[in-house]
Amino acid sequence: MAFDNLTERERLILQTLINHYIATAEPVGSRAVAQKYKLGISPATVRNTMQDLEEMGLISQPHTSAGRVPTDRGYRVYVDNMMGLEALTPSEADQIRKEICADYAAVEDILEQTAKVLATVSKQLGLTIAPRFDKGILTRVNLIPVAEKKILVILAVKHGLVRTVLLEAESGINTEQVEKTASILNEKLCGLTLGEIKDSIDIRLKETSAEDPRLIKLFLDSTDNLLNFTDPDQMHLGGTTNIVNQPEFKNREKLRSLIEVLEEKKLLTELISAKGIKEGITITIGKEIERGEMQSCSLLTSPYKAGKVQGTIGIIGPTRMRYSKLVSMVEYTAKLLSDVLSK
Amino acid sequence: MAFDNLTERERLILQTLINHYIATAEPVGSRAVAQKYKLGISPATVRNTMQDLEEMGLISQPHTSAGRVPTDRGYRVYVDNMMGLEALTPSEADQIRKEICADYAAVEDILEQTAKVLATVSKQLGLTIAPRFDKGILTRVNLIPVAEKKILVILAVKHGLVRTVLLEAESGINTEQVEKTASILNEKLCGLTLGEIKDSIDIRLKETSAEDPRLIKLFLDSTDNLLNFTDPDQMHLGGTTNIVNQPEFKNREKLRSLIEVLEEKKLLTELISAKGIKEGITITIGKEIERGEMQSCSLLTSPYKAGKVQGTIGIIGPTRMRYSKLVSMVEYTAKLLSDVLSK
DNA sequence: GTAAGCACTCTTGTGGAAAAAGTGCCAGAC
DNA sequence: GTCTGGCACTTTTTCCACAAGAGTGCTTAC
Repeated sequence: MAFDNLTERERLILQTLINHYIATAEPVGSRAVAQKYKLGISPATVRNTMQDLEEMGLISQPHTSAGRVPTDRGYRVYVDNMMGLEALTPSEADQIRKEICADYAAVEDILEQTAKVLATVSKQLGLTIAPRFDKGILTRVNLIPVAEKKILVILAVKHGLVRTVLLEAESGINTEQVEKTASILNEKLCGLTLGEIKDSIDIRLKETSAEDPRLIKLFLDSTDNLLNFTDPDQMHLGGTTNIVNQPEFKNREKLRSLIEVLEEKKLLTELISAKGIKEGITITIGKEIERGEMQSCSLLTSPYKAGKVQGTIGIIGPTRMRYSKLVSMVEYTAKLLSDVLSK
Repeated sequence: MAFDNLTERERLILQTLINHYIATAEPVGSRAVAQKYKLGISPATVRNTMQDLEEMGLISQPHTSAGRVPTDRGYRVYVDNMMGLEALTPSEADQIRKEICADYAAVEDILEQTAKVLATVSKQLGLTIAPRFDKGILTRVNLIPVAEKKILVILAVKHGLVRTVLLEAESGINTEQVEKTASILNEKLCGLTLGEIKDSIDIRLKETSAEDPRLIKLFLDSTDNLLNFTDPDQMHLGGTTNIVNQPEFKNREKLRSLIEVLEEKKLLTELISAKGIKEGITITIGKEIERGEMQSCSLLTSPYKAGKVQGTIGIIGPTRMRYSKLVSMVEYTAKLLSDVLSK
């Protein structure tokens, strides 16, 4: 459904209305729009246009004698066609830069910090997801026996990303076997991306299973676990408190169910990763998010790079968010983060 | 301040009042107490006694014509002297057992699951903190170069607990040096507890620093990081949603500030670990928690064991919580968890 | 096409009376 | 002495009615 056939006036009024609503969180009446809209148009005229916009499903009234509120579709049109980018203030940019470019050893910590600063500056919920390992090239596998029956598997991926998983063997482990197994795994799997490995590991390891059936089998059985790309603790959230006070969540049940989604990081990661990673900012508005609990939220995400591997950062907030500013913010942050992680 | 000098009647009335308040969340009047208190005492008599209890600071009135509400001190006396334990129902016990005894490979996952099930069954906020590594005996150190300048340090602790930390070296790493360093570290540090190591690492490694100054130095510099026992992602929370609907948090700001504390897992971990680990259940009520944000909350914790090492589990909820039941619940869960982790 | 006027609708705010809840205390019963 | 019934008093809650406010839709005139 294309809305590029809006008249100039309709565009202007929709735009003004949305800006006003974003600022005040209250239904916007014709008078308010007419005043903001400098060219001296009377409220009555605005009303006529607003009726048209309502028929198109871009705005709606909470009740007969209230002003208008943008619908999800209204926001969509606004975001796609009539939203200017708003630059960050120097102080905002500074704040972000300072937090992200501090020197941390671990990627984890940087991401944690990024989520926090995104939240602080946007006054919404900030979110970061660790790089998707599936595009990462495996440089080395290490198997470390750490206890009688426990082996730590270390997958080192190009550009210094590391994933560790603890496996439990059924019976005691022989050091020699472990070393042998490790060298087989290295030989067969290094240089491939983790995604490739996941898809073809059965085939690649089939003929070798004679060497040490048990360990290879353990490894195979744990594939899902090892190469699980939506691990819940790969996601960081910051600023949950920011949404508690938002007027859209004065409805208790709405708040509760949103917090529920946030706690289920696994679901959330899947939700966001599901649509694959596109270049640039992705904005998902209200019902476009396929989860009832997040009906009144928007999601603003961008990929970032850590070497060849990509992750996602973003912002969650009510549909009534300051898209024009937040887009700049997420863009800027993603770029900085890519620089830091790819250095 | 001892309150064992309460008369039998005062005890009974305080007890009845608290039980009633826990169930209803509303101030309790003399009539309600008199009715519950079977031995046919009139409301007027109850009123007299309630006045005494109020003078002692055990109960209070929100306003002149309301019933009474227990104060923090009231809860304290109740918990210490007059609370019977309430056994879990078979179905509750089942539910807990089923979740905890499922076979997971990693301690992490078990703890995550435990926090969730505690939350579900208690209808409060469930919380688990990973074992305190400081009492754990180091069995082996591994250093794994995973990239040009990155080394993964693996500390294996008795009973299969593992901690991994990624260190960033200033310059390229020579494999031989790494191996040498690792063997020095193993020789000097294995068999000690991490706590001992943290306290004395400077001395223990001083004379060896000739071997490979840079790597040993890196290791020393990162001690805080490596042996940091209150790592935020060592804590798991479950059931945040359970508190959103609690009547005590209908005050927006209270809810917000509590959620803020929950998000700062590091602070929370410190808060709970601060008082050291005592045997058995610890109950901390309202203002006894030294954080303003948690004024109207109680904390119910118990240690658990993973081999020789101890961690903490617990429940966070409003001071108006069902202590008698929750104590049983946390006790039971801690015992199960200890069994599973020490197997 | 635009604007002014006006009747209409729905929500919000206000004030006050009545109801409800519960207390404190006194005076009398056991 | 201890307990209880009675009663006046206080404070909150509830309800209702009514006015004020906000904003619309429509009609009519330019």
